[in-house]
Amino acid sequence: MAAFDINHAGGLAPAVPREGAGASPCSACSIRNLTICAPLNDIEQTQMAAIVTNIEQPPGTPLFDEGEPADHVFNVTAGTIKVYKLLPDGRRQVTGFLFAGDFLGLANQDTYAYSAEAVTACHLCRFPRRKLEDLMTRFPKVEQRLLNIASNELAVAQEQMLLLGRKTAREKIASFLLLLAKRAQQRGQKDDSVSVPMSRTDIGDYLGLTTETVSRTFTQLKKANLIRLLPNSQVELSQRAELEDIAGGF
Amino acid sequence: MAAFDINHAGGLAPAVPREGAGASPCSACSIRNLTICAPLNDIEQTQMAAIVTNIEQPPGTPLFDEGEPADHVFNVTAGTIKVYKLLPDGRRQVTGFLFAGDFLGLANQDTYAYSAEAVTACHLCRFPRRKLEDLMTRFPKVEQRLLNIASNELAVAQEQMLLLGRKTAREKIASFLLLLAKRAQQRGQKDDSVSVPMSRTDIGDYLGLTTETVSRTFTQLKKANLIRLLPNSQVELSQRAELEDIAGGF
DNA sequence: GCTTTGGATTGACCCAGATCAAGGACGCGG
DNA sequence: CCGCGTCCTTGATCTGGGTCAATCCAAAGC
Repeated sequence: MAAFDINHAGGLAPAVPREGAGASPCSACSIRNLTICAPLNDIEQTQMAAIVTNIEQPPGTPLFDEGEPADHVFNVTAGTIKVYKLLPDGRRQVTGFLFAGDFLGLANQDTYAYSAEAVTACHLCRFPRRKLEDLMTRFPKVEQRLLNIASNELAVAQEQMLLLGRKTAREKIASFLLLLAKRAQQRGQKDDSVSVPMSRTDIGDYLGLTTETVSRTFTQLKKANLIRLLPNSQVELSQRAELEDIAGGF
Repeated sequence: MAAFDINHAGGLAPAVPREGAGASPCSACSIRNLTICAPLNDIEQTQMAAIVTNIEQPPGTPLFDEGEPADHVFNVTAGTIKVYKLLPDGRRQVTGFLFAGDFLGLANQDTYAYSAEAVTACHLCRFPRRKLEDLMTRFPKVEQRLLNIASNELAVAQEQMLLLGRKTAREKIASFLLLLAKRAQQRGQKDDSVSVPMSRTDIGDYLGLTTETVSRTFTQLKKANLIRLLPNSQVELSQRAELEDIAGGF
């Protein structure tokens, strides 16, 4: 098996051929309906394909850093990306994990407001920002789609603020696992067990906890028979309903 | 003086006449350049005005609740609004405070994802969502503007996650005061002192703290001569530079 | 004026989660 | 198969901010 196992996240076939800016791999894109390309017909799709570059991102490598000129936007086609912000002393807040279909790079200023890094090996479609903007004026559908994506992300962000500001460690972990499960389901993966490809540290930085607390809380949920830790970073949600209650703050 | 002192927030004249759906108070709108109307010319503005209703919102009254059908969107023209989410047991996260010029009500689902309530007496422009959507297809500029607003809010939300997940109480309060100052400045208000019209409880619910901690931290900053608490909910930021350092996590 | 009332402040104490410190368990390269 | 590095887990202890409980204070009403 290749060095980059993009199937790490649990059995989804590569959505896009791995090479270059070529003709139109987009026509074969299995997750098109999740991306910004969703509203385009085949002809329009071709124009979109003309400005896109397919890139590969090995695990642990940065995609861009906060403050860099925001020259590109991206669509994840496979793998897991984390985006985060840092304080000067190194404290870190992971503001999101992105999966196949997710869009990133939206910046209203001319620099990125956060850093992005591959968690697992990733494939992405890269669009030059300027060119995508041109294309958006020609296809308002795309702009509309982007507005939809943005307002969806806004709702997600607000949910995350509720989590960060008001939930306990136990509630945070339960919410996190259910979120992963929901996202995996959206991508059409089986939902008897969830892939958790990111480290305890990343999870802690996402939930406003330390690694130790994340680990302890996993153990605690395991002992309560609410989850099972399986090999290959898989977690089985044995008592989904009960987890939902915990996550919801009941 | 009238029962609703919309100048509570510090000396800004009412931006919009207080009555009904009338002809076009918009032409006199002093904060147009802050709103979604910014990109429109006078003729387009008139069409916008045709679908808008000016509403008044007394302090403490709800504008809408999470889960309600999202039939309207709003532009604040005067006063302070808070938006928040609740957990079943009553824990609350204020996800934002909105001021003159701010837009609210974006919902990608057909229901509001959060509740909104007036903190001070407020004036707002209310748009029927459906009609605004129609108008957006005719004026892509408005949709573009909305996308800008949304991506801006997204950046703000990420900053807030960093605050909630990783900052100390002291850093949170400093960040909060500076945010209020910055927002007031954007609206063209003097910045020697900031108006803090919301209660300690609201501030706590915004920053993921309790009232007591908010109060204690204010006292602490006061004793360190970084701020002064003035009458009428005004706070003077005596040592802005030092506050910036604290807020930034240095 | 005096009283009421709903924040705001302050104090005493407590606890969830952080910090500090070992181990343990893989997975990987040699 | 062994050794090494990285991540994960677990334990012991500490602490920032929460909780509980009085006041305090200022605006509003009588």
